[in-house]
This record gives sequence, structure tokens and C-alpha cells, in this order.
Amino acid sequence: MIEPLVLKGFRDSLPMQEIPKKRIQRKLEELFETFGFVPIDTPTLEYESVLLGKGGGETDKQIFHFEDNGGRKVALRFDLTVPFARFMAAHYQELAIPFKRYHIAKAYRGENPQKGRYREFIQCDFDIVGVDSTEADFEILSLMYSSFKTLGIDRYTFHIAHRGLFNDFLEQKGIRDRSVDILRTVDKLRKIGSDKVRELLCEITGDEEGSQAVLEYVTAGEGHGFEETLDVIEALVGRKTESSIRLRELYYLLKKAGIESHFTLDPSITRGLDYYTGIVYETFLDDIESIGSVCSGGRYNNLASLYSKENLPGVGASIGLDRLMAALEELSSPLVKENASADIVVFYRTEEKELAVLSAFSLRAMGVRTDLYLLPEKKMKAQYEYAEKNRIARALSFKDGRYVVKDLATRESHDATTLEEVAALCR
RNA sequence: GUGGAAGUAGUUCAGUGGUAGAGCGCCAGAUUGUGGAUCUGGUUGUCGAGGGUUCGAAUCCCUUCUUCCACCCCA
Repeated sequence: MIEPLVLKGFRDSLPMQEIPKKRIQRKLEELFETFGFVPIDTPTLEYESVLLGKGGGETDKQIFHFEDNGGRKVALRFDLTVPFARFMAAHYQELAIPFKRYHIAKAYRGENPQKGRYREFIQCDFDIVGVDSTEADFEILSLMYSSFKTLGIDRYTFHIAHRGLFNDFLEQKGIRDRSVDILRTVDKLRKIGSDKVRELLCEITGDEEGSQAVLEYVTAGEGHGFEETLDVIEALVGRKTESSIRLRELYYLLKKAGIESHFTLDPSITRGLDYYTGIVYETFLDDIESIGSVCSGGRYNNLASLYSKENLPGVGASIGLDRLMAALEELSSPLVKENASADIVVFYRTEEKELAVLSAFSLRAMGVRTDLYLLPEKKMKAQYEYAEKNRIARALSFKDGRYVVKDLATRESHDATTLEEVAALCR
């Protein structure tokens, strides 16, 4: 016998988990389409050379790569953004620009798993390519907001920062060349505290004053509103820059739309991926920050240039569906508990089989999610337990030519003479 | 990849060298008759896997797999 093992970081998904996951996915797809975004797909497996070296050194180590049966060096996609850049380079002439796409698919990372981090996970990406403007950035931010709204999640915060603005600052301090190391150190702020970060920064820059300024920059958001933080940052940079103006305009739009309360300017958000050039963001659930960001992204203005001479600026975000589900499960959110397989289940005795089969058929035609329990010889107890296991709220049975709909939770029965009445009881 | 903790019945766990256990669940029967009560009986286990030490290993040692946590990074 072969052991039915699954690989570390990979998981089976049972109906109890898969039903809410699919439902969330459908809601998001529907939302994306109301924003005028269109779906695409790309291969799971790509040439290694296409995927490597685009996200930054650290991420390369996490890419699953191997030789295929024909000796080609191949790799599983690490995210959906890099393959999208390749996709755009290959197809931009066939597409209407600006191109707005969404893509819900699995990505793979060979890192050590923990709660909410797996080696195979679903990302829900949405991006706009072909334009670098405040309005495009706003489209993505407002779609992020609407996604959480649609899902009924309201205890979360979008942490916004700006790569370009940070680079302006480093430029001004004359330490731009060490930006990667500095970014990496700054990222640890929340973990190791400001004193430790200052020490590390001193080692990198060799400049106490510069380190202090960097620290002031990344902590500028603490206790301040979006615009105040921006004022502090502009003071540190010494002037208004294109990037700071972009952020100000963006916040203005968020305010006008009345959705600004979920957005905070957090200069400590830097993101490890090297390809970001403009705004960047991460999203934390207020009640379970430890699980990490559940929706992240940013502006990447040169990504397609790796594959094409065409200049295709882009901006996008990605919801980590599996991580989000893990968090919601941890929080016992009602969102993950809505996992009934049907609205009603039909029970019957063997002599009622024709009636049962046809009733189920008719109910389905009326749009009622109907399950037919196929073991009529079983005891009632077994039948009810089947319904409970599948989280079905009602049962239909037959008595003296009438329909009986029983609410399984309250155990109340309602008689009905027609299937229309039965269907009405299911709503 | 490195470090720490854990893995025993469907599930929650107890059991630290001497016959694998408990609650809940599950199955069968009785009772009931469109379910949750009660009674009787039973079952569920290669103690994660492999190897070693020992007269004897769930228990000690080694290897390995998986989960959780930390580092790192993030979805």
C-alpha cells in the first residue's frame, strides 16, 4: 500500500473549507468584473529564466525549480505578477491598453510553512498596466477596499507607503546606493524595536545622523494621520516631490470617496520585492496581525522591461486567499461557517422514489440548491445526521400527498401542497 | 535552510521500560417511531514511519516525515 501522504506545505481541502473558499472566490470575481477587469490565465510552470531574478535575491531561493523530462530548466510560478509581466510583453499588441486584468490562481513558494503560509496557495491578483497615474493607483486601492467590503470584513487596515518617496529621501541623505540593505533592516522595525534598528542602520550607513533620520522617516506615521505623516516626511526629504504629491492626491481621492478611514500612511512598509517603484501596501487584519499581510502590492513601472522594450508601467494588488481563510478560520468568522452543501435535502421511503427524484429535479429548476439523500433504506437518524454533516438547514419529506419541510435546527415542520411553497420556505 | 515544541482511537487527551487507556463520537441490537433520551453489547490503534539498545520500547537512542512556533521573508 502507498501512504496517502501530502507534501509539507501542501494541503487537501475538504468541502467544509472549500465551499466558503469557492464562494469568496466567486464574490471577488464578480466584483472585479464590476470594475471592468477581465480574467486571464498563465501557465503554472514557466522557464526558470523567466521567473528568476525578478523579485530579488531572497525570493529566488524560494522558487521551486527543476529539470523537466526534456531537460529544460523550469520553475513553478512564485507569484502571479512576474508571469503577468511576461504575459504583457508577449501580448501587449493584442490587448487594449490600459489593460485591467484579474487572475485567481495558485502560486508556489518553497519556504517553511506556518499558519497562513503554505507552499501552494491561491492569490487573487488585480492589476492595471499601461498607465502611471493617481487615478490608476486609486482604482486599485478602491478595488482593495471594495473587496473587503464585499466579503464583509471590516476590521482591517491598509498600510500604504511609497518606494519612490523613500528613495528620494535616501538620495537626499546620500545613501541611496544602500537602499536594499536599509529597506531590509527597516522592515524589522516591528520585530526588534527602534534601538536595534538604529544600531543596524549605523553599521550600514556608517553615519549616526543619517541612521537617526532614516528611523525618523520610517516611524513618521506613529500617532499621526495620513496627511500629517506626509508633512513630516516632506520635511525630512526637504521638499515636496512627485511621489509625495502623488500620495497627497491619492489621499484626497480616498477622502472624497469617503473610504479613507481604512488607509494609513506607514513608511515602515517597504516590501521585499525589488520590482516596486511607487506606492506599496500591505493589509493587516486588526484581530490577527501576526498572520501577516493578507493583501499586498504596489506600483511597478519597469517590470515588463525585463521582457520587452515597451515601457509598461503597472500597479496592482494581490489578496492571499488561503492566508485570509486561515485567518478567518482562526477568528471563527461567520464567513467560513457558511458551508452548507445545499438549502434543502430530500428524504424518501423506497416507495416514494419517483416522487422524490422528480421533486428534487423541479426544486433545482426553481433555483433551490437541493440534495437528494440516496439511501432511503437508512434509518431516519442516519438521514438527519447526513444533513447535519453537510450543514443543510432543511429536509423535505412526503406525507399523505403533501410536502413536509422540516427545519433541522428548530425541528419545526411546515406543510406545503406545492413545490413552489417548498421553494418559498427555502428562502 | 537553521533552531525549538509536538505527533497515541474519528476527536480531545492520559499513559516516561513490564498486558495500549478515558470522555465524547462511531457501529449493532432493544426501546422509540419520521433523529437527539434510555438500556445492552461492540468497535475504532501497524502509539506518524524506519532502524537501534533491551529479556521486554508508546516510553531510551538515531534517522526520517508531518504540524505548530521562531529566524528570514511574505500571500
